[in-house]
Amino acid sequence: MREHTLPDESDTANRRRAGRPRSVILDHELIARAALKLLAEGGYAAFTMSALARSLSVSPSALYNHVNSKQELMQWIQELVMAGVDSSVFATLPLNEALFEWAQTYRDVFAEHAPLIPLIAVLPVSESPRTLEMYEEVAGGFVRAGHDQAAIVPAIVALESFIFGSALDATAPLDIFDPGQYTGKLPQFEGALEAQRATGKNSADAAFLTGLRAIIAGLLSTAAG
Amino acid sequence: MREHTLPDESDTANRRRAGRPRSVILDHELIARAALKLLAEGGYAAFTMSALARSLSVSPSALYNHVNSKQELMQWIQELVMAGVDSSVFATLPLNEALFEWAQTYRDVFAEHAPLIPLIAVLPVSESPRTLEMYEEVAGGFVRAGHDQAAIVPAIVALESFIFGSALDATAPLDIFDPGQYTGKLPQFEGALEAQRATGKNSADAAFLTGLRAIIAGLLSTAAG
DNA sequence: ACCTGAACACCGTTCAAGT
DNA sequence: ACCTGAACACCGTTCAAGT
Repeated sequence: MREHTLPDESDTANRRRAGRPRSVILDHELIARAALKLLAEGGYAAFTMSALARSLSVSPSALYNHVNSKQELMQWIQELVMAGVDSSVFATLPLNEALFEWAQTYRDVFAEHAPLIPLIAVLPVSESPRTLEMYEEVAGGFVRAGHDQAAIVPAIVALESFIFGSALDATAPLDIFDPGQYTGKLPQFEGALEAQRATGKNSADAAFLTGLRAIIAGLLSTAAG
Repeated sequence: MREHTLPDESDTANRRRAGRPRSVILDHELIARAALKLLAEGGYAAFTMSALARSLSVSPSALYNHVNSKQELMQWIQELVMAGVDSSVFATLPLNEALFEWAQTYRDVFAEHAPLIPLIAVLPVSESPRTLEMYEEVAGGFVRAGHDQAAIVPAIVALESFIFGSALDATAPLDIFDPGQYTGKLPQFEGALEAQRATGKNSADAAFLTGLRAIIAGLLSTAAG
């Protein structure tokens, strides 16, 4: 997919550099990117060490010269993915707007890499400097807005929970709510479903925006000052 | 664990029933319960068909006489787990209180079975009558409260996203936010972390309750009437 | 330093053979 | 009808052997 055919190109390129025959073919970044590509294209099921090795034109065991385990690879990917989340907005926008922008990039990034959610949501943050930096910026935003100090971490966690949950939901099949054989037996729910469909809006997106506005408003009104 | 040693007991019991030597040893419910127990005790990694077979004193291949695939088994489990969610409150309490109670049982049930979240969050609902019933009751609550018809499904999805995300978060290691080697470099975040710790409250629970109040308040204030 | 290929202990699932 | 045991095509990971 896309315009690059990484494995072959880099292989050749590396071999061509005369005088540096052993220059790096595989590195940290290259491996993580290839893994991410695999994940994006085929989901978690497609992300095997064998498939990764194949996509890099190398044997599976060769990968273990560069990474200690699949789990460690996951952490590299976390780092890579978190780079896509824009938390710079906290320096320039008022808290409520900054939260709104930040949450959207955060959710979009993870909706693209849904298989990572259950893993990253539970991954310790200590090995991911980018994630920590993000927390620092978000926390700074709350502090400057005069938010109650003890309520900041719960607020961030609540937002993140909503974001991860929404990213998960964004990958659900579109017909996830189809009542199937039970059609006609759920008047209230089916009515609501129909009304929502009539708006023509994507259900997952509508839910995310509605919920995001609600939770931000709620958090800032109850615990500010 | 618990008081039952299911496999042996049912085995013996079944053999004893004279005249019905082939009466069911394994059934739907028994298998699903054993699987759920495995999941609760050892997480998703412990949930293998072999381990399940062992816990039922049966060979792995025997399971396939009762279930077509591990995926189908997951759907049985979904059904079993959803039974733990109490949505009867919508018939008796005002919407905001009902949502509050419902969301808590929902989150607690899934926090106990976290490995199911990524799977169930994305599982079509059409094969799970209990899940559909739940939606019917929740939707009914919104309707009776005079909520805008087209906003009901997004509201439910937003709440569910928050609930799933929070359940996922509830299973994260307690020290997930430990900055590790970066300690001292994140003043705002570490300050907030310290203030939260000083409250003595469980961070995940505090976040869930704060967020839940916020999102319910937000949803009911913006889109009611 | 980095690769290969064989090997190990697993997976989920199928299927012939038994009762 | 329901079970067993062998088998298949996979996993992630290790390790001796090569260059």
